[in-house]
Amino acid sequence: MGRAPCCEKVGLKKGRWTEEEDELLTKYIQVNGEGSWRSLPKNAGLLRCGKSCRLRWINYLKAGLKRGNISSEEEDLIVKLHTTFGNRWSLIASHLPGRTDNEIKNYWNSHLSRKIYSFRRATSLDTTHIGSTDTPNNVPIYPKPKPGRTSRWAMKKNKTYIHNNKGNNNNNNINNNQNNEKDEIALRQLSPGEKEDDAVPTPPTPSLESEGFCNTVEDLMVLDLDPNNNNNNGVEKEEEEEKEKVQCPTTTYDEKENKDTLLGPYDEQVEDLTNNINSNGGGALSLDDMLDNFMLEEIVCGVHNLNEDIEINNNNNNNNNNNNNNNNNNSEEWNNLGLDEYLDWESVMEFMNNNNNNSESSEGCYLEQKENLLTWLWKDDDDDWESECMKLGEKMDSSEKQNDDDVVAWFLS
DNA sequence: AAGGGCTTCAACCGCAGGTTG
DNA sequence: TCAACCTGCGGTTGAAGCCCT
Repeated sequence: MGRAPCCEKVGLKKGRWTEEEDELLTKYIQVNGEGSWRSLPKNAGLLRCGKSCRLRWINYLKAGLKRGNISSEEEDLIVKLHTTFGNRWSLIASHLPGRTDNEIKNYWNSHLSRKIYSFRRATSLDTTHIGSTDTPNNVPIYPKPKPGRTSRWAMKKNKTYIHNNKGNNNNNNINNNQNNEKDEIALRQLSPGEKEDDAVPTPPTPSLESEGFCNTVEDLMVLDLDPNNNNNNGVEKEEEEEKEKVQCPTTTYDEKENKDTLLGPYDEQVEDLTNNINSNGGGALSLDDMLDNFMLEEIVCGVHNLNEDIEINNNNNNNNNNNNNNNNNNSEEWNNLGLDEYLDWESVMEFMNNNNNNSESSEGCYLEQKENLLTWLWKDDDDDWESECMKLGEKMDSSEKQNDDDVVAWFLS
């Protein structure tokens, strides 16, 4: 026995709502309240499906809706929430007062997914330059995103994506992709004559379990949420701990120097590192930059992860160090690139340890610094994303904070 | 000025989970 | 326990309007 249709569709009006219809619906709900959507059209004198009435009310007529002009702050939040929740638009919308799931979904499809799409393409174009001596001259300058939204084709169901392993043998990625063939994303470079749009469609939101996300989480999730941990005992203690941490630098524009300079506390190692970066005309990226350009890419797609990068950098580390001294004339090229394309954070720490000629460049110190850096990455420079996540993770009672595994489980849940 | 292509976003559709009798 | 109903959600469509040639 089939399901009964939600409403008798014969004779019902479809398409855009008129002002009269809006008025009828609004008045009816003001008097009778929301709910009983099936019977509402008949009672309100509307020739509409109940679902249509509900949608019109929720997405358009309901009081308190903002509509349009999504701010950059809201955009940031959407991106972050989408990274965590995927296409759960209603959940995302619930954290953006006045915004509807439909609006956010449309905004994502028309604006944000395109942004990610363009960077995915950019990062998949060429990575062979990493660490090579001729890097700045040969690397592509990322094209501006083509105006317009995701193609209809890209949104259709049952698409088959071709996964490109970018020519490396990262076992984690291989394993993660084995069971997700249908969801795999085209990442390979185009063959001659191949249409770009045919080869690299905007993918659907990847599941967190697929596409290497777990690996990325493993690398990124360094939040210490253990209530028994001393790190969480009081602000003073926390501040003291913070002082001891290696703070990843952020940047500001220095008009005097006519370049980006670093902000925030950092120790000598980071200073050495950043001097080195700045001497090449570059600068550390703010979190927004990283989110906008690369971090999000890594998280969502698992295009490549730190494990891959360290392999690359193991091969090119010496070249990199030499380049830093020799490529002072390439500032423009460096500025045109996302720094991560050349400098993954794992190699940053490795670099720092290599330049720290004392016994502390042990693996333990290295891991600690890596964690501190990643902890910083987790925190937004504009708002407290960590506490935001705590708010969002409403289910995180203390019993769930026993160890990192629980945190990851919560994050993936 | 015209028209064809493209983008936006309101609205529709089907499905799934929850509720009710 | 189960079928029917209700509601909400995410994917998708298509009309309207903008932009480019």
